[in-house]
Amino acid sequence: MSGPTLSDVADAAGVSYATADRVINKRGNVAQKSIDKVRDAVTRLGYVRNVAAANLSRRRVYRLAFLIPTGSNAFFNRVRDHIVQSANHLSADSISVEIVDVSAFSVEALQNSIGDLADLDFDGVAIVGLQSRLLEHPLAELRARGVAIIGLVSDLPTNFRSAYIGIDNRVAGRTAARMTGIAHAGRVGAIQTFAGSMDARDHAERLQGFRDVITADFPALTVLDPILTKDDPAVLYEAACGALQAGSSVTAVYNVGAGNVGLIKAISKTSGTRPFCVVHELVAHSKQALIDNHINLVIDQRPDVEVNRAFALLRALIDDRAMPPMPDLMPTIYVRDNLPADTLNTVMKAQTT
Amino acid sequence: MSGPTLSDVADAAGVSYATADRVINKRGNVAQKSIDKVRDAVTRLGYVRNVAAANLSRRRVYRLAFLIPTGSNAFFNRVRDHIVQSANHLSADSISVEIVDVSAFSVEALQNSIGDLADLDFDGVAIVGLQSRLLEHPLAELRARGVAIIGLVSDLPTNFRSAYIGIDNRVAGRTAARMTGIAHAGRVGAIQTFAGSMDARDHAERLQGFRDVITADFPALTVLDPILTKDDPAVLYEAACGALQAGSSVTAVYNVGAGNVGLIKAISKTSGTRPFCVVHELVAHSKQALIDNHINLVIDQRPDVEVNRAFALLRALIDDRAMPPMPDLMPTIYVRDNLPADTLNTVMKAQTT
DNA sequence: CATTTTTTGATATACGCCAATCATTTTCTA
DNA sequence: TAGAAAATGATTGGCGTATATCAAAAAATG
Repeated sequence: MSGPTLSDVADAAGVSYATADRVINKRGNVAQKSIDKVRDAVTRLGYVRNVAAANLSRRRVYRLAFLIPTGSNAFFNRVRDHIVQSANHLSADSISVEIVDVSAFSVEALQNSIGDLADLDFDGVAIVGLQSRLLEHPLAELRARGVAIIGLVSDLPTNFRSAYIGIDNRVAGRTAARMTGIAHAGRVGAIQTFAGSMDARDHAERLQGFRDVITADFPALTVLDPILTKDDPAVLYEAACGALQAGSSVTAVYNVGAGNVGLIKAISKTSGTRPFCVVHELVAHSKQALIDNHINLVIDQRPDVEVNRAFALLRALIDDRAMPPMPDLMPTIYVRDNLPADTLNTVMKAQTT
Repeated sequence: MSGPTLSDVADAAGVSYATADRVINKRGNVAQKSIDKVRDAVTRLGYVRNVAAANLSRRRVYRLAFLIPTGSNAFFNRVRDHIVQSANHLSADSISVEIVDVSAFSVEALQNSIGDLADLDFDGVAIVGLQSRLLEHPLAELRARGVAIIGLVSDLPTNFRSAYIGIDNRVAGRTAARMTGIAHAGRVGAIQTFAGSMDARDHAERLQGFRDVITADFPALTVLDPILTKDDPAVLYEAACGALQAGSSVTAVYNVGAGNVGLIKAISKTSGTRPFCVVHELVAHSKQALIDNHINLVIDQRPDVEVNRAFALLRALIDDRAMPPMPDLMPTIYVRDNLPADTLNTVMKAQTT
């Protein structure tokens, strides 16, 4: 069952174990002729290195780092949560994980953090990125040191990372639009949108996808221009109160950003029938709002799935192997009936807001 | 970084390596006093056995089996697909997987298949189960041989398996109801339901959950009694044509079972506005129907996630370890906008229908 | 051809654990 | 208390790989 060993390969190639080893581990000082013989034997026998034995032997520990924005953002607390939980079990696979806090939305901070990583001898890093050319230099340096780099949730400059793990935010916006359209059942309506900032790529993309679907498939609906909130619950609260005051023609609300605590507060104070309401990211308060019927839908990007994929992908990159099959990453729709029992609030307590 | 070894434990416990080994591997002939000392040292040092080294040493190969119903059911083809795909990568972890075909919905067939497993020396099996006391005997025998047993998708008699991996079908039904209710936007309506058989527990549970939510939260809607189709597309086609004929008061359709090809065909022939339509399981044809706007929603149970969990759980059970953190298993809502790009039809070609 | 350089072979140790053996000590029983 | 039984210790070889060393062989160089 367990395949051929390197000794088998050496025998088949007609060379010594030492030479086979020199080829496999690229130690140099091998004649091209020998290299070919070994390579040939490898493919002939279908040799695959026993990673477990290899790691055991070299006492390898995969050192991974996750660069996550700090702050009161409940979503990233969820991400942290999953990283920490996974880390416990991953230590059994000789994988060590460190979470590096980065000041949110600050290019300089991120730039510095990435620069600091270079000296720390990590094998792989997952970074919640930003789109800025300033990041290119430190990323290039990291990569030059042989560190595997992936973008997480929010992408990095494309040419300076090996992969991106996160949802397609246009798809997320389209999904929100589809549901909002369905909820109007052909009736006329106006949808008030909210966003943190149009500079945030994910916010802009969600809005774009949302608009596309409404325009194409629900002509009876109007998408009102987004009110910008900087993801601040207080700002969102004020804005929402304004938009939802008595006599408003708003039939639906869609917030592509964070700060939903403010929105929920505003909605819960609305008298009469409230508008159809869609927000992003399932966290303690949005979950509760679903249960309380203050909002209708949560579009979630499943940080648990993302983190799982990140670990698998980093390992695959580091060992130069193929990625194992993993669940796809799709925007997930939650209503009050399909909520996970989850402990979404373990880290929540530590948050500042 | 890599934790204490068994030698460390032995030293800390003040016993020899041999004795520590006797305790850890339950070889017997150890005094209670020594057992306690070793156990104590283990917790004190936080010793965890290096599974990689252990498996390397004993040349262990985990032998797993999946018992999957045969037939033209596209959903189970999807399940097979994921098992096969995963198996390729799992062989690197010295895990071998076999899929055992079982005649669908036949208690005797399943009973026999389980019985046959006993002699085959598997370490763990995942079984798409049925609810029948006839299965208890062969299951008990399997378990007596130390085989880890879990129910997959459809549960086994509760006391004869270690765990069940599958969605809560009441939740799935509730979710379908919520979306159907939302789509009516307060209007009066009648929902025609379809089911394969009310003996199938998953069908009954979905229907129950559906009814519960409609009754509680959408009093303007009526749930019509299910038409039973045996999951046969032809039967479903006829029934759907009848229910949807011109002048029908049906505003929505919900099929808790399979055979959706027939339903979709019937709907695509309907003139005028078609009813709101919800079905289960994302497979090639239901995906296409979403894209073509013949149906509105697919509630999916994510066989990829289920299979992943099954592997992780079986390993955990076999090694008597804790389950690593994995994505939760929730009924997932698909609309035409959040479809996976997936190759859902690799196995599809091999199917008979 | 002699000499240097490159390439190869043979071999040893280690990683953490499993499985087994055999001698020795401790504990139990008659 | 002698003898039997049970428990313990000490030790060995092996799993498949990594890494290092040293001697020997082959190839390249002048």
